[in-house]
Amino acid sequence: MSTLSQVAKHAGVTAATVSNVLRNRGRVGEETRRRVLEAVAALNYRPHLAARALAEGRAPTLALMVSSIANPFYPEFALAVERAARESGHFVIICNTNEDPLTGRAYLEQIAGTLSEGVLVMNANLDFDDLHRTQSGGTPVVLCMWERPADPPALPCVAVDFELAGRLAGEHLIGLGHERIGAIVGSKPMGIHASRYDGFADAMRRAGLEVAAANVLHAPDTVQGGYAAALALLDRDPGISAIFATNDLPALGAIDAAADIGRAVPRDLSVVGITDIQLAQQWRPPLTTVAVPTVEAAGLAVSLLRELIAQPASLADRMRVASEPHLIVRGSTAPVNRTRAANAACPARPSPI
Amino acid sequence: MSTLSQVAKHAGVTAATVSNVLRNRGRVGEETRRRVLEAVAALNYRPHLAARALAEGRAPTLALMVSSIANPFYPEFALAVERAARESGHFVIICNTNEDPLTGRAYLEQIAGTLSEGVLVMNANLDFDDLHRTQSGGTPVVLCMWERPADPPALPCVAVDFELAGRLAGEHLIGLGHERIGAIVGSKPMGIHASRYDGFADAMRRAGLEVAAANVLHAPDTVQGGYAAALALLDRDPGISAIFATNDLPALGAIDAAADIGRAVPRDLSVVGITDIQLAQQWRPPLTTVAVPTVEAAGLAVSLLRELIAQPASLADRMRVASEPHLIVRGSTAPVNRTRAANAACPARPSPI
DNA sequence: ATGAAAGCGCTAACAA
DNA sequence: TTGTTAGCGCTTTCAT
Repeated sequence: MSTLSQVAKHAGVTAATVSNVLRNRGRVGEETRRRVLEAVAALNYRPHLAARALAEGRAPTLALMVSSIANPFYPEFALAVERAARESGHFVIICNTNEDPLTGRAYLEQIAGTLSEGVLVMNANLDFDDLHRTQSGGTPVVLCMWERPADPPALPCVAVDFELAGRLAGEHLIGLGHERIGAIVGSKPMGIHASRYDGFADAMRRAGLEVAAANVLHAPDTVQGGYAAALALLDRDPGISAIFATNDLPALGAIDAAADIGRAVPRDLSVVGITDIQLAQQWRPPLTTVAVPTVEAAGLAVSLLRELIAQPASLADRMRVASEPHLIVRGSTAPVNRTRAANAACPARPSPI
Repeated sequence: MSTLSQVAKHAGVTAATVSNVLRNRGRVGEETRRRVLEAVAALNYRPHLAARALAEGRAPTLALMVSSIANPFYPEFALAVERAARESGHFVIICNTNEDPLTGRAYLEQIAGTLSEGVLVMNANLDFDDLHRTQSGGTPVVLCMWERPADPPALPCVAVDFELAGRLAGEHLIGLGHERIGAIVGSKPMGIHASRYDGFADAMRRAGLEVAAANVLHAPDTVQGGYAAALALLDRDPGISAIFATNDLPALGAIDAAADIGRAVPRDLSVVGITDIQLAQQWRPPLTTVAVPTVEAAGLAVSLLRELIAQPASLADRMRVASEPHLIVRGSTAPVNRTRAANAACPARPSPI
């Protein structure tokens, strides 16, 4: 690895000049520029990023805090983040917290401000105090997927209307004639799935329907978690004709669970999720779900972070709202099968139809 | 962010002493140490990673080059890499090449040696010359999953016996009585799936069976790719009773394709893949596959890289061989269904049983 | 046991 | 247009 001054010597100029031609700063003579470029090529020179970062007082990377990159949702997001980050010349460091706030804190303390210029937080279950501390330490932080646009957090964020997502899911099911519906709610420690359920419950209420407390279960955000929860739900109340899950992975598990106990999806049970991860369309049957603008959110998060880096004082307009979630109907939902439902149990209330 | 010298001033000592205290280098008086630690806490001091890197002449990160983190296989690997990297105090920068050698080169040129101390290459379709160049530039490179242990590459690597994997898959199918078998081979530009097919073909040959050239198709490493290939395979030769895919994703697609044209898996068609990604066990039916030691390979790759970083001159022993792949029988394979096969077409040769 | 000083590779005033 | 000079925050001899 050759250095700036080696290049300078080779070109018969000074380091500052080389720096200038490389970054198109200051005015440089045509002939000089040529010689410098020649030297750069000859010595195969590459700027030392750490040195540059130190001199500029900035850092060349962004940190992406995520609970676990192995969860199928995050890679899609991470890919979009990386793409956006490159445009501003940043690299991205992937920080798996495994849902452990202490791991998250360790990451923040180590890299914030010294290696990473900004921090993107994607459902990593971090301590809010830790995040505030890094922010007041001068390293901007943005929450990548805040679930309640109407209720902005104390940190900059990209918001997605997940309550609407829940409502759309509920309305879809209701429109199909379903009345007795079970719910599988993510059990994230931060309770971030509450608004998704609220939207769903609200749709139910407006339709004059209610969800029995016994018919809402919490489950981890995995296929297995949804599988177990669906089994439990269907066991407690076989009269359920549909299941709403606050996330795709558990919804996928619910589909499998239904199949395993002989309830065909969507004929004997409808299932709907939220997010629209890639897997959703590959499942059998493909999952009806409410799509969330993942890639857009990633882009917004990065650009917001860039702004905050550029002018840390900009306290206003700290929230970007991504476009609205929308329903994608696939093969996991169908009109309620009254015969099947009647066989299993009596309806909870008279049919509104 | 406070600096070393601020801490030093606060503690009434010099920066060098603080540095010594923090890194347990040199002898430091008990009382002094106490005061320094106190100052560190009071000022909430964190070492500046870029500055340290510059002073030490090393870099705090490892680069993980991957074709696309959105491919479900890589996240599992990336998670393991990050875990291992943290143990040596490294952060990992995720570099998606999108199979484009130019993107890969750009990454290498930018971060190798200046921001990353080493490079891990995971099926990123990089130019070998580029890799050699970064290696001779002083930044160690290791290939994370070399497919032919018997034929070491010119770069340090972790090898997994994928030929064996292919053979195991083939033997499993043959043991089940399958004789006419289709193959879906990954179409990676680097041809890395050739050895997988070789192992399979070898097993066939030993059993006195042959694979018609028309029955081997290339396909991209996706569910969709496998779906299309399986459809084509089954259309060309309906007499096929099993499909071997060199990767899990296409195998999964093949299962779906079979189902869609009314061939039940495994009753009317057996399907086997290679890798054992998490999805394999979640599919319906769950995929029989040859498991490859992903996490182990990640650990080996990182530790090899660490060694090379520590002593770049160690030219010997540049290959680590991970443990052998092993068959995992799940629900996608079953004994050949002669009735079904006979209906579809005549067997290619007399049954050896 | 602690301090002084140089330097990692680069950028950024300011001079010339 | 180009060179000089500091200095980013840290580590590391070498003195003391």
